[in-house]
Amino acid sequence: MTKPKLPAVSPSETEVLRIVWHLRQATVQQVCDKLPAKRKIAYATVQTLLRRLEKKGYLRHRSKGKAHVFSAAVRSEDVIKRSVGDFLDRLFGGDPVPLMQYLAQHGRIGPDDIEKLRRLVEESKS
Amino acid sequence: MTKPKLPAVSPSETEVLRIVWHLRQATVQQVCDKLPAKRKIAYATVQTLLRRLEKKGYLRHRSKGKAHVFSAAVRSEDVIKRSVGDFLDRLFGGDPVPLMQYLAQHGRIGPDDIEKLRRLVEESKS
DNA sequence: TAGTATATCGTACATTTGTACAACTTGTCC
DNA sequence: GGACAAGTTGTACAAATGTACGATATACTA
Repeated sequence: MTKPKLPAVSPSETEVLRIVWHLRQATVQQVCDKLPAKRKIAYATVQTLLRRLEKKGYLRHRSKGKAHVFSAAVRSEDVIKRSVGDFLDRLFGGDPVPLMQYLAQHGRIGPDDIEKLRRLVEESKS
Repeated sequence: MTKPKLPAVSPSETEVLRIVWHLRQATVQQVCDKLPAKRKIAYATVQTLLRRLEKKGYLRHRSKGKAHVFSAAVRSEDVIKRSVGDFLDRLFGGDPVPLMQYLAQHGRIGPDDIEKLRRLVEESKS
């Protein structure tokens, strides 16, 4: 089992990739519509990012009418795993605790969220 | 009060920046030594990254003997805030909860850590 | 003080990334 | 079937990024 080792996903690519995951499948247009209003980015640019993601192996597409409908070609968990891992390494030397602490303090995290986390930790401690 | 709006820190730059924070101050050599063994990267490259970080305004240096000793020029919290914020936006649409859940399940997080987080949330709920 | 080890500085350069236009294609509507 | 709108494709290109060499400066040592 040789791991495929896909090329890295760039920040902007990650952005559109997430939207495709979210919509489960999407055309260029739909991705554009879902982009946060603040993030002004041309149709053609989104198109390029989707094209690159497909070339890199993260997306596939089928044609519907004259448009392409993109959908995931790999499990999002795998991409998230890599991304979070890299991020953690670079900014926190790989230790997840400081990041969680940061999020607990600055993210909009409530006691109920913590409770949920507690349960998750319990379970994964099998 | 116009915020300075420093230029972005690239991934590799973040890596060495973190090491400088960690050592509080460091020469190129010391940063090289602290780099994870896996991360094979030439002295000259580290040097360039430190130089760029200084040019960008994140580091300053003083000379000690013939070497430069680099140290932080801005609060690390500010850099972390931006980095985490951007990362969260791109990969999770800005919602910290999924990231925390991911970390709780895949990070080496224990019940004691959760307890600490619970307390942090309590406090910041002032 | 001349040699040596160690630094920095200037510079370079291939890739990747972000961004996008112009041209061509393909459904669709009258 | 011809025009129009919406898409895709090919291509481009500046800036950022990762990586590093060669030349020069500087401190120490014999």
